[in-house]
Amino acid sequence: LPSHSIVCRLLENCRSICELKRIHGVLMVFGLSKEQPFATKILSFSASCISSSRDINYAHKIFLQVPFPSIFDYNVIIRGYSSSKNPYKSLRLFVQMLRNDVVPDHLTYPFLAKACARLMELKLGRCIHGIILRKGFVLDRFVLNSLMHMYGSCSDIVGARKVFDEMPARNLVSWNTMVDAYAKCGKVISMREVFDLMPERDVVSWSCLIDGYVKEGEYMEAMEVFERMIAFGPNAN
RNA sequence: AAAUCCUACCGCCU
Repeated sequence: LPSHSIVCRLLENCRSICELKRIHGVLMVFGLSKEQPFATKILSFSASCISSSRDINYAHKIFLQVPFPSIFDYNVIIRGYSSSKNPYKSLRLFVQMLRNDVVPDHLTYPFLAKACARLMELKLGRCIHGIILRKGFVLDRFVLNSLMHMYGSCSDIVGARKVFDEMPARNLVSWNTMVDAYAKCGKVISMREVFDLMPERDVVSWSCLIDGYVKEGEYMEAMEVFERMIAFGPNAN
């Protein structure tokens, strides 16, 4: 029988899905594939290599083999689906998780918000927002940023701005997400107002701004901004 | 056994 530490080392040093499948196969032969921490390690590795819909299917199959999935296992698979072709599955897994009395954490919600954003499902997004309020995750910047992004992606600029205004503390991503939300809906005046108020900027801030102008056909403005960024650097003010 | 968190574009995969 392979020793615990050797299997762990194999899984930790695993570099490709192909290699993972071989180790998984060996573990199955020994009846160890559902044992912890192996099952979770296999799952998280498979989910970290997701680059096509084949990979997410494989990760999901592994998830189904995990006997009593923990919050970590759920987060890993929910995250995988949130950026997949079928983000709706994230939401289904979330419901399943609640039914199994696994309590979502501050990492679960950004994945759910992302799923709603990609689906452009404003109603579901608002529902997730409601749950976040009830569960008291309103102080988490990552959670709030992901909600703002969801509203922006669902073309609810008022909703996005409300989250932004009511946030207890904002970081660079909060500002960038707000600029991007205005850019997406073509409100270049408001976009610029927010951009000009930013306490700091990075290359993402500038590219959201430029993108907003380009989408509205304001090419001269886009070029000017681009040249300013090149001349002074994206972090300058 | 402590791994999984937010924004633009690009790239990778289909």
